[in-house]
Amino acid sequence: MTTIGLYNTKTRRKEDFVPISPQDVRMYVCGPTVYDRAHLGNARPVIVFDVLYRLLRHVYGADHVTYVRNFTDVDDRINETAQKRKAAGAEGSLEELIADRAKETIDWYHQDMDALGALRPDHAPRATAFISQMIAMIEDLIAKGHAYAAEGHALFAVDSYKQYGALSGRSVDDMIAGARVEVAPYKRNPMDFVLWKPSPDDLPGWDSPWGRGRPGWHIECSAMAHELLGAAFDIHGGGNDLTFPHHENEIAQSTCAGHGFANVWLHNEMLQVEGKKMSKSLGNFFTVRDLLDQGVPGEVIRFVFLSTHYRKPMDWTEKKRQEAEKTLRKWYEQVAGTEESSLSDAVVTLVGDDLNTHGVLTECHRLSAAGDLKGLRGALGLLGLLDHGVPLWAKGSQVDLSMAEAALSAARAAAMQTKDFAEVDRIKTALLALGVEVQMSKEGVKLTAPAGFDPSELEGVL
RNA sequence: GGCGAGUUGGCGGAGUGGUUACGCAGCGGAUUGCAAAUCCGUGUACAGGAGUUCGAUUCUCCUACUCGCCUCCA
Repeated sequence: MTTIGLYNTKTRRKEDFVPISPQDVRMYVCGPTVYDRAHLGNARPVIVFDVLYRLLRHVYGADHVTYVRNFTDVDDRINETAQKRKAAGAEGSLEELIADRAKETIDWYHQDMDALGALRPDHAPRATAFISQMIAMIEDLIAKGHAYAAEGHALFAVDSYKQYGALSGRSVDDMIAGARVEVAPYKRNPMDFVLWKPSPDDLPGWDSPWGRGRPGWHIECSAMAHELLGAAFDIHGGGNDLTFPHHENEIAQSTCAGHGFANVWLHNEMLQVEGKKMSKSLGNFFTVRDLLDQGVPGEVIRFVFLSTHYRKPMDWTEKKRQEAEKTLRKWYEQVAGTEESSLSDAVVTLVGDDLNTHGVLTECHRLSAAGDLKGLRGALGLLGLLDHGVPLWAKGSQVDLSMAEAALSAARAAAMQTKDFAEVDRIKTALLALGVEVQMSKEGVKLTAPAGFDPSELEGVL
């Protein structure tokens, strides 16, 4: 059996992965807050953990792996959108409008992540469906002395858990010294965090022992992981911005509730765009859908992501996008002629080495150059780049270029006689300027349009 | 201020205690009307300093710089 090595944030070491039960490998990944379209950064953990999911399924068998990724649908930004819609005259109660917004966003998320070739998790629970489990867990924490009620809130007492800060390598004292914590009068310790908070009448709320309110952010993952994966499971993942406080708090809650919780913690590094953090203020903020709508294929996005190791910052650049498309087109053209596939141990070993996806891409280059198309198919398959066969955009041109090909072909034939290539060069130059690849050989003229090419641009050329 | 990650050739980006990837770009050649595509050839880089070692880009320490988190942003 392949040995899988994973870098565990908890121990800050790469460790051999040993599942609690090889028959029942379990992974929980923190999913999105569904308030709007997923931005490009949201896609990184999806792709990273999708590769891990595929690897686990390969090694332990598809029926022996359970992958849970939640939807956070309790959030002020969702409420905000619903309130705006109601103010604008939308029909339905606020609750309905909130539910509509969450559903709309979840559907978008699924569409966008499907386009990136990510498999759907086995469970995609919504926080609102697990409120009672959260309340039960909070009650249990209070009963055990790890939490307390105060002014309609329920708060976790960090002083009751001496390991608090172990995951992120901080101490409570250091954090308080940082002086950036919200100080609320009802908190026993400034670092205590909210398990439950009161809801005003115009916001969604559920009845609880502490009054009408809604859960804090962290408790949902603890409750859902426990409900769907059990008290102890194998892997918990997410972006590294979640290490603190989200995951730290999850560990505190779950551990104090008596759960073993997760053995291995995996965190992906952040995404950058052209060397800078993606942010609305810098004007480099865009969604996955934006890219797809611009004609960037999901496979290309996926390829770019896989070319950088998940624990390093990944820079999304236009140059990488272009190179990825070119390379993928070449590989897809190569494997289009065969249905046979074989997955080599070398490829599995690379993915199993803390998800060395870049190493697999290097191996793909080698397989491609060696003409090992079976092996290339197998490797692309494990990376999730071949789930639906060769994508349409890579099968020659998506757009009809036969007119242009015929025109260029005729001009070339004439030029062969007259030795005057001026017209041929004019057409060729114009096509190249549009991004169309031009290949002329004894066999004839072949044109390849880039992904997202608009054929109306040809009008000026012919 | 605290915590964490990182610094590899023109660019991207792996990896390794000694034999020094890979891709792109570049350069030379084959091929081509010219190109493209393809094929062949071509590049001893590992932030700085100290230490461990027969030997370090790879291990340890220090310094510099970059980045992230400490603000329910993956």
